[in-house]
Amino acid sequence: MKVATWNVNSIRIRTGHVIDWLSQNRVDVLCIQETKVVDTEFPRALFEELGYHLYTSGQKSYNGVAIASCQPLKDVSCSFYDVLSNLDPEWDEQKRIITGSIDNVRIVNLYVPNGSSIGSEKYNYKLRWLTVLREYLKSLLVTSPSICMCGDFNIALEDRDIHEGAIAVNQIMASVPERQALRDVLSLGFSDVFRKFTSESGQYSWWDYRAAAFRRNLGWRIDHHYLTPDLYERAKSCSIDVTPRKLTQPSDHAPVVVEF
Amino acid sequence: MKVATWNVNSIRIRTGHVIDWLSQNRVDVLCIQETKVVDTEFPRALFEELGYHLYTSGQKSYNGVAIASCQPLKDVSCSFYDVLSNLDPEWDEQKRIITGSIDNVRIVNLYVPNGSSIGSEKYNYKLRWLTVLREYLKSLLVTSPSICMCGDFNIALEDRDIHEGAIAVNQIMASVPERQALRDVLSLGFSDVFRKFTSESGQYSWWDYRAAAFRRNLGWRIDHHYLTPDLYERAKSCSIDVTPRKLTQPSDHAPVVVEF
DNA sequence: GAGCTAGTAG
DNA sequence: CTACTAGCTC
Repeated sequence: MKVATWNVNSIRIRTGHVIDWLSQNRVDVLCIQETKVVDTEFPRALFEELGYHLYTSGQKSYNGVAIASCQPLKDVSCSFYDVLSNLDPEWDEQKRIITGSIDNVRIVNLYVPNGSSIGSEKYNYKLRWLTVLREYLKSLLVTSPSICMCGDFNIALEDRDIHEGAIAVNQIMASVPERQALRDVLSLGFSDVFRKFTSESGQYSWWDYRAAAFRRNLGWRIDHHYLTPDLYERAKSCSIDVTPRKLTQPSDHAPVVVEF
Repeated sequence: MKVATWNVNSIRIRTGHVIDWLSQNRVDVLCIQETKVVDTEFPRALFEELGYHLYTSGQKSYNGVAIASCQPLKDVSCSFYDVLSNLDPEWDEQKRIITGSIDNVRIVNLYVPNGSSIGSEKYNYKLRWLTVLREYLKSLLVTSPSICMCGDFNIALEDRDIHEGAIAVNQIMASVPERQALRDVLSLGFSDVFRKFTSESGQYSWWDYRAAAFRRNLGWRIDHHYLTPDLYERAKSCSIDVTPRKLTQPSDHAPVVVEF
């Protein structure tokens, strides 16, 4: 099974790129982030014409996630509250999670908050959001032991996930508390499958639009697949497809594909 | 001599269209309206590479006029006040006029206020602006008897200048006071040279972006060349070039070319 | 409908 | 730099 993750930075602007990519790369599941549209505005028909079932959880302007899947998904949910009934439902206001099952694998598609800048209100929200995610996954694992959690984590776990120029600068997406919050999540039993196959630096999934960052490969690897041990063992490959980032009007992120 | 007028609705957006059109239609003079940029932002170099001298009078966001001319212009002015020294200089704040001489012809390039809606403050401004223009031309004629006044007048002088559906509706660009104010200007000795060659309706220079107005030819002829009698007599043709309006991301106006 | 400003977000 | 909002203009 091939599962891809791609922050498209507006599905409205990127419909063409995404449909073209899906036609050329017929993955079983595509997890999309930053759709930036309410569900009624999502260009469903084009995905369905390609034979994909589509599940969306969007809002106006910001965030928004979706899953396109060749097979229909079971038990689709867009809510932390569905699993954590004691949770303040405010945690579901921002549309950052969508999940569903295919065979015995639970796909969890995430758009982790960016956090703006270290110490800001948004930064604290990001850290608290990650603790909510941890509780959520802890409960989920009880009934769903095989999980493929992927998406835009807005965190580079290690220095090798960042281009040289940004290492050692204590900045957003690389601060110690963010990395620790993500490691606390992963300690439930998840592993970064990209690192099963590639140990060197230099491969990234996001490049700032500014300063010609892509041309100079000044990127970050912040889009990940975290797998439970069974899936991690089965995994055959995990790679970043840089080609769509080279098109005109690209997303700032590239798709990442895992096969297990 | 060929003199064209074209409201480009943002020179930034339309640079490609305008440069392409000028390459194919090497008019002696191109009068441009609604450039919407300050002079330092105007893409001068591209015009100069085509061999044109460029004269601009722009402001941020709104209005803005320019002249591109194969020969250098003499006595360029962007100001009513230059001729009407008793005028309140506030009339020069909106960049709506640029003028210069070539041979013995004075080119006056105008962007007449739109007027928003009948009876509004902007409407009254439009009517008063036309009385200022009349005084301006009266003085100008003393030293410059040969004038080619062109631009976006935002007025359809006669019913045959408007598509069927809008005739008889007392609306902006066709109201009696606007037409009268323009006729008062023309009474100084100007004639609409387009009507020397074409008496029928059905040819327009502006189509609203909305409601597929261009496809249905629901247009208005509001971009004009008004000539003094000597030039009017010499005039050999006057035609509207609809082709640029068919391109993608077009201006809502088409260029109009007179030859005299 | 398609320009523009400003501000926000990333 | 490239998305988004809202309000403005034409």
